[in-house]
Order: sequence, then structure tokens, then C-alpha cells
Amino acid sequence: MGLAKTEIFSDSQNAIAKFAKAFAHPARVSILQHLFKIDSCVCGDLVNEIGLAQPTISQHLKELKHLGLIKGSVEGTSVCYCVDKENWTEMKKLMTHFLDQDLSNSANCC
Amino acid sequence: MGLAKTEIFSDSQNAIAKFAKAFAHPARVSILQHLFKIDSCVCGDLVNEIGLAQPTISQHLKELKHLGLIKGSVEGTSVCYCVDKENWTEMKKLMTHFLDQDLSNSANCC
DNA sequence: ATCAATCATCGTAATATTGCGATATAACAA
DNA sequence: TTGTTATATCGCAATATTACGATGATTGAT
Repeated sequence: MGLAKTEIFSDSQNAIAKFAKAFAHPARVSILQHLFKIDSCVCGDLVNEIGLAQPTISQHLKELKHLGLIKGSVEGTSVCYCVDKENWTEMKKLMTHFLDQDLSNSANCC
Repeated sequence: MGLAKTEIFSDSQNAIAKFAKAFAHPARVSILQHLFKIDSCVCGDLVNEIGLAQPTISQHLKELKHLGLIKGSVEGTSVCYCVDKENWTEMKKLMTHFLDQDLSNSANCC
């Protein structure tokens, strides 16, 4: 198969999985960390910083962009990417709520 | 390929990606939510709650167990699973630090 | 010892992901 | 226009993931 049965899960559960997938590859984690770290916008410097080929980086960027976590603006021949902070905040809210489940229930069974 | 080049990334980046992968499927999200919600330990009830076949659930449980996020103890003919709260807390610290990057840098470029 | 129940593992099919060379596209420069 | 630079897309190969039927292993009951 290789195909997740998304129909049987809630929107929230699917959304969490979707965002988590964005972070499920170290290259994308690295890209996001870089975009946060560098004050000004970063373009294809990412290709140099990270040791992956340009098409590969471009592909990872596309996925992040598709999810709305980053946005890119053309600047001459190069493209400037940066984190979409509004969407990032939204995503963070969702993920944090999921991660904080342990706080709402103090039962310890095993 | 289908093989991530983990060598070129930091331990931290790989760890984030590894945990994120655990949440990158709605079934595993659902399993974890259930384990948190149900006060007592849950066993194969997960198969009934979630609409996936028993081998599939078992496989997802194995992955979560392998990551240390849950632990299972045999109880008669059934197996009781529950969240490993210590490891969960550790994981949460790592993920939260990653998600909170936007707070440490207020630059807005795009 | 036999049987039923519960869970794990094996094997396999379908699909997804990762990575990159080759090539296309777009913008600017001379 | 021609060339250069930067990025995107295509196409493919290698590997990973998802799902489940069939089967194995373990426990408790009779």
C-alpha cells in the first residue's frame, strides 16, 4: 500500500501528521533552522550550507512551501525564502497542544 | 534513493526528524492520543477504536515502542501499552525548542 | 493436552519518499 | 541577442512506508 487511510481519522489528527511529516526529514529541519537563524532572507545559500544537490533542496523547499510554512519571493535571478510566521504560529499551536497531552492527565498506569 | 543522508546533519536535527516521523502518520497520532486519554492501559482495544487491521496497529505500536515513546507489558493473553512519560517529556523538550525558534529571533524579512 | 483468545511476525503488493543528473525556465548583463 | 546565473521541473533508480492476509507464539481456560 504505502497509502495512509486518512478518511478514518479526524482533521486534527491528519493535520498533525501532515505537519509532522514536514519535520520528518533532517534536511527540512535544517532548512527551517537556517531560515530562522539568518536575519535576512536566504535563497540558494541553502544548497551550500546543506550538503545536498540543488534539485534536492528545491524539492524540500517546495514541500515546505506547499504546507505554508515558508514563502518565497523572486528577487532578480534568485529566490528569497523565509518562514511564514503566521502559519508557523498556527502550526505550533496545534503541535504544542498535541505534545502537551501529558499535562492534562496525570494517571500513571504501567 | 529513498534514503535520507543522515550523516550530513547534526544529532539534534536527526533526532527531531526521527520523532517527527513518529507523528507523521494519523494512526500513530491517534494511538498516542488514546493512550493519553484512557486512564488505564489500553491493549488491543486500539484495533477496535481505530479502523485498521490488527497487524497494522501492531506494526505502528512497534515503531512507537522502538522510539521509546510507549512501553508495553504482557498481561495475560493481552498486552498493555502506555506512554513512557519520561521519554515523552524528553522528546517534548526537543520538539518544543525546535518549534519555539520564532521567539528567539524577531526579524521579519519577507 | 486441547482449545480459544490475543498479539507479533512474515511475506507481499501498492504507493511514497529521497536524491540527483539532465534539462527547462526566468531574470539580468553586456 | 547571447551568455550567465539561479532556480524549478522531469525522469529515474533506490529505498521506505503502509496495509493486511496468513501464520506463528504465548497465555489462560477446560
